[in-house]
Amino acid sequence: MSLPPRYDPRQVEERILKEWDRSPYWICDPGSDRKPFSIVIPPPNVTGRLHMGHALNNTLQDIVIRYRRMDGYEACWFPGTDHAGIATQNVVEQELAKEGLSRHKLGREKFLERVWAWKERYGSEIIEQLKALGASCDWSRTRFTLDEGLSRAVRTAFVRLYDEGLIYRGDYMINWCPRCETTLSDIEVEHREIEGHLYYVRYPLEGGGHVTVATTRPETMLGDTAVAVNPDDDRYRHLIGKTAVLPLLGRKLPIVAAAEVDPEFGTGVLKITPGHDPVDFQIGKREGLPALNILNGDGTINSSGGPFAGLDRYRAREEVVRRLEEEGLLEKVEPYRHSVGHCYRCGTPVEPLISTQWFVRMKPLAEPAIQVVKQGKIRFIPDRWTKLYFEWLENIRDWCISRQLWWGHRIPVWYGPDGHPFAAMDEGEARAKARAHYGEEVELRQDEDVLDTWFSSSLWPFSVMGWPDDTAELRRFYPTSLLITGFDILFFWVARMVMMGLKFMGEVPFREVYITPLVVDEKGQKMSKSLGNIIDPMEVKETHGMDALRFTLSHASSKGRAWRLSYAQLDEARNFLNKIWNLARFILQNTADLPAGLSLEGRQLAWEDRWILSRLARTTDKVRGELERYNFHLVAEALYHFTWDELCDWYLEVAKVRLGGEDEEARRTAQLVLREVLDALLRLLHPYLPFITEELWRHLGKEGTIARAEFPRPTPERIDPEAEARFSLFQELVSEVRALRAELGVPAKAELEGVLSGDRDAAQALLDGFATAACRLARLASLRYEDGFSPPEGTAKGVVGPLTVYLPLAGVVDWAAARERLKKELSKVEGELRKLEGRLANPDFRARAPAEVVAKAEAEAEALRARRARLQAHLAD
RNA sequence: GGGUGGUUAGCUCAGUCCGGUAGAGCACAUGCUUGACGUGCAUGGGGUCGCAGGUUCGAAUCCUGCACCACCCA
Repeated sequence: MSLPPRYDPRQVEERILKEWDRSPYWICDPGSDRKPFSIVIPPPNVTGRLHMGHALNNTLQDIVIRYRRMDGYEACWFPGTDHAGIATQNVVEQELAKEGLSRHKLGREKFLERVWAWKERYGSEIIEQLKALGASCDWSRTRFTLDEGLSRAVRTAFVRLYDEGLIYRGDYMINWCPRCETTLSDIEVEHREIEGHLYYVRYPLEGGGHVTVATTRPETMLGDTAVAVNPDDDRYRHLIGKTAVLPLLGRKLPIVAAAEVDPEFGTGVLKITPGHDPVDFQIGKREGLPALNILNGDGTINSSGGPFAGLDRYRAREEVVRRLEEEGLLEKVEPYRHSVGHCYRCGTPVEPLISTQWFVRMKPLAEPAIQVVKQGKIRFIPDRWTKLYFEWLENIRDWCISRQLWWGHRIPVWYGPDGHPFAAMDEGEARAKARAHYGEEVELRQDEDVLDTWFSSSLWPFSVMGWPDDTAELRRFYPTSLLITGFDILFFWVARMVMMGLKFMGEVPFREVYITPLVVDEKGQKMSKSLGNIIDPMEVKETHGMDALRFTLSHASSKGRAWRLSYAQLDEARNFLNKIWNLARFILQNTADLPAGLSLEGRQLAWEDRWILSRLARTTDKVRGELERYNFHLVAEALYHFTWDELCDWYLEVAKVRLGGEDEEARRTAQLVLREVLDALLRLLHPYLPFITEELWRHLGKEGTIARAEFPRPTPERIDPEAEARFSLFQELVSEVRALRAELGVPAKAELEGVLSGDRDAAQALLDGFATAACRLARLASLRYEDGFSPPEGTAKGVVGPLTVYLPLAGVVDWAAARERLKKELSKVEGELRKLEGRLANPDFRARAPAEVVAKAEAEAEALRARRARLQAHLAD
């Protein structure tokens, strides 16, 4: 069984995916007596494809869930997809448009058939991609927000909120997307600064004269029903109560007083369009002004717009301006930068308008959601998101939940002949309620609208577990342990889940919320189709493999808001995988003859064995500790450092001495340590690199899946300061000799005779434990100790801890360089010593710094002085 | 206008919570057919930690102000 010298993730990942797919490894059991640990996936859009945002948060979720599963928890990760009302409907409508069709031509029923067909065809793609990423969800529990069970949860929640008066219907100013032809909630509107114009328009006054109003949206004048001035504005106070005449339409407009008018803006006179501006709506309500709707659903002007009826809103703007100009009523036009609301799904500018919609009363739901976080029942990581969460909930407005779409949960409300609403689980129940209300059987019609997708998402943590039924899953896994998601849906989703969880389950939906940064390109720009800077996870799978992607993404610290991804990082991760592969390859090759049944127990360990086992123990502690704190990047760094810098660069090289040696027992010991370290390392790496570790696990001849093996436990008894001290002196010696050779230009092949002098015990320890290894690694022919060694002419000297190493060189080297090197080191030592001694000379430092800090500084200074003395002596030779 | 995050080596970022000699990877330079790996090995150069004050024996780290970049809210 020999491994190729390069790791090729393509075949490995595919093969292991297939095995996992056939296996029951991820299935969790609510009946087990292991401690529960659960996560619900942020359900991706069913029509979506895997992007880097998904890759990031699902990698992190998978790392946590694999760690917990290996560490003895009943770890359940609940997967599923979201029907994503607007997004999905848009996609299918675009398909229809290509065929010259529209949803209206098709009709509701046929259209929904089309969307379901689309969902059946493409809905599993995102799930397959999540699997390809390695996500170890319990796929047997995959749910979709429009499944019958989840739909029942939605209706149950709606009816209960309605019955409690927390859902109501009414006429309010809402946001309308003329392209999607639906309402949007306030947070679905993105405000963007755009370069617009400020139009100054003269409104004639009855009885002569005029006032000039300034507006960015002149077409809305078609809906004006008043003109307002600030009551404290001396310029215009006298006009209050008079009447202006609306240009073009001739409508009479009362001039009213309103404190909302900013005298500084424009001319200080405001046109009032209660039907299409939230502030005007308020003023209009107070003043009893009519609110005119001038728009059709598609953004064209309706019959209220007189001669402009039928024109698109922007066409109408041009026309209105042109006509005003003709009539001499357009005073001037200035460039003006202002913020305009856009639809978060399609980017079309939205229109505020008044419409009859369903709303959720948020204040009573928000209050408990604030309290649980204040009480520490939910913790945000990083902590700073807590503040934003509070700010939003404290200033929350009612949530418009009805959407004029067809794809979604139909609002479970039926109306009687007089329009009386009956909220019910189904038509039968509505009929019964209606009968009780009217005292007779009446004709009912169901509300045409569907619910905001986020309404069903807000129930996800418990609907996915079978609510409203009382299920084993709910009892076992609710509240979930952790939620991992991006900050962009903190309000859309996270806050609403908290509110609904508390409302319906009486308990928070999760204990901890880990907020990920946004993945951006290497220049720091958002990845977008139009910029062409998208890195597609599925392409990375082909070029670098999913393990490499996962490892790279695990470095995305959650501290910032944006995290840059580049191919250079992916290359680094790929190289690391290759390193692991070759590490295993080496160990497998060199332990192939190891008889089964041998154990490390009772064997005489070499110092390097004790050292690597000590480093492994420390790495294990570090990994466990940082995983608990969700410092994913520190875990990755610790594993990388241990694998590459300690295990490969040092232990392996030293172990080669015994592997190639004559001593059978020593060889067996080295083999056993190598096996043991590799075994533990693979398990430590597995949550990050599931594919390569699974593959190597098989090559190690292990039974079953590594995903169900035990995560390495702390082994404090293996932490061995003495072995670490000895090994570190050995490393210093090897590094010093290598540096001397490199800098003095010693030919690589030249084998030198090394001599140590100085501290006898230290030298003895080095020679006893590491003589052969030191020769091998530093390319020495021999290494011996000689007290008071008097070096012949042309000997290089290096300082190693309490020792000096001499390398007699027969005239082959550049002595000027040798002196330069010693001088440079001396000046470095002197610089450090100067700083330390300066500090120690300061009486305040001695008086006020902690005793151990002073002691440490003194010890360091002493060591530096000794080092300086030897460097000076060598320079003087 | 309010808020948040960032500013550390040429590049990408750790380190800042909890003050005590500035780190990694990449890139760069030099040398290496080292029996796992050139996706590798060894060695080396490279930073007044955005600016200005303050606190402290001591500040990349704590405090205040400012600048620039990014994002969020109104």
